[in-house]
Amino acid sequence: MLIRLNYKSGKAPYLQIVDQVKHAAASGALREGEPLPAIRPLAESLRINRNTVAKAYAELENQGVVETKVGKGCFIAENNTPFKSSVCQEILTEAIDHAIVQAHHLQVSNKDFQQLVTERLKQFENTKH
Amino acid sequence: MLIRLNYKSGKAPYLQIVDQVKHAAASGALREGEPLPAIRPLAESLRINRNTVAKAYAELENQGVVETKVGKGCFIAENNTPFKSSVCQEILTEAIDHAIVQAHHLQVSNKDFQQLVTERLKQFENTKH
Amino acid sequence: MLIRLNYKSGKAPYLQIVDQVKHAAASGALREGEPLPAIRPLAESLRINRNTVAKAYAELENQGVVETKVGKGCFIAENNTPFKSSVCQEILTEAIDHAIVQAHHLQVSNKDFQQLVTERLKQFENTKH
Amino acid sequence: MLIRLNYKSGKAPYLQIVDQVKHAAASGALREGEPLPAIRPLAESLRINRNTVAKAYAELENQGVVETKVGKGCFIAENNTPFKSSVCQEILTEAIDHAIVQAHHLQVSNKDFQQLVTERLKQFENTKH
DNA sequence: GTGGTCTAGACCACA
DNA sequence: GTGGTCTAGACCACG
Repeated sequence: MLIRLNYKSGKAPYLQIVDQVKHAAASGALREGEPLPAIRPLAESLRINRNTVAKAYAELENQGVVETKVGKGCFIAENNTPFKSSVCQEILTEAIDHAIVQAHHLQVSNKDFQQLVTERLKQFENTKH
Repeated sequence: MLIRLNYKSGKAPYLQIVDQVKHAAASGALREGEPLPAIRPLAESLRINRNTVAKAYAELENQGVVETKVGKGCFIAENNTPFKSSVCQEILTEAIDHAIVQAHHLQVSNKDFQQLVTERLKQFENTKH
Repeated sequence: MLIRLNYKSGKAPYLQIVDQVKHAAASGALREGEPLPAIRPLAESLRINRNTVAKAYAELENQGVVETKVGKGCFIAENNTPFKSSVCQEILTEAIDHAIVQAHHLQVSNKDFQQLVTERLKQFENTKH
Repeated sequence: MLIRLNYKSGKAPYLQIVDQVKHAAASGALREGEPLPAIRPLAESLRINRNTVAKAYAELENQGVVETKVGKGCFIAENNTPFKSSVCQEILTEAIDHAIVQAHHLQVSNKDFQQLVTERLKQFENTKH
């Protein structure tokens, strides 16, 4: 699983990790029993302290998203229930609203905004293949 | 000037305010000498403490975006130079891309995504007035 | 009555005024019925806002040290009771302790400290005449 | 290093800490590289919030008196230049003069004043050990 | 009414 | 354990 940090976002790094794993698990991108990256290499590649990764994993275990098997690693929990679609929609709405607020403050019209969305979707389609 | 907080984003409220004002000033939506909302009423409407807004305004003054006159209020700085339009687009693209990535992770189709965007834009229009 | 502000002390100006008047009244330097400086000229000479002086006088009235006669000015209260000697000593002790702490941090020995005290007392005697 | 607060002085506690450390460093009482008390235990012993001490240390770092290493502690800065002895004496004289002025206001005789000084010095010796 | 400051509590990253 | 940051409440100076 690929995890990335946005260092300028101001969001706590451990929360960024939690959210990314949770969303990936909830969407089915990560299946039950699939392993998470080991703490030490992940911390190294993200250039943060191992404690910070450990805290993220602990939080995920608390939330029942993953299971830690000592000496083996961290795995997506067996009874991991994907989000209800309502929750999915809420997460997505949050991201869209943020983009809309940005557009508003940058004085981009609704029409231009929607066109930009269409453009980016196409762009994504192309890079996917 | 319209300022909105995303209470669930995990991003510090004062940083959200800083970004929104900065972008609005940079895009030309706020002109030189234009006043920002007073600290108290804004804090009340966002349901946060006065100091959180004050910190945002202090940071904006530090960055030279804003000039504050004690007893009078906060105003867009004289020498405030708008972003180049390319920078504006970059910022906006980043926000849109983040939403698109979320949609993909949650396995939402492009069509559903665009419909949700349209919905949120409408929602926004309604609450603005 | 002479009032002076220490602008670098970090102590709130209105509190400095309160303390000076209170101490002068308590020591008998100001007698019952004696007038305080008018707000406007005092504020001007101290280069602070009139509200700040007004606040000090209001606090003094609250504490029963002065009486305000509207249109006439502020006067040392009739039943103004000088501090008990224990309170006087407490005030003085505070000032002495502060000097001692300074001496300690500046690595001045007790002996040198006491000599400096004697010196300053003499200096004061001379300027008084 | 010994730090004391005067809780009744009306001077901001964090400024009292700043002054004391600065003077101790300036007089040579604290040498380069010497550690300051850790934030938490000092706050506890002074019975104030951690942040108040933290603010004092941050201010000291700003002024170049101190260098702070996260996770390690706070240390007297390398380039810390002691005050000239004339400046030390000036600071101390100011504190003594203030005490003398108080004594005069409260109509305490020079003799009683000097006795009180001796008393307080003794008191200080006792609590230091 | 305006903005500024100080203290405090909770949380974060790091060793 | 260390220091750093963000939010909040109370108080201050000023118009």
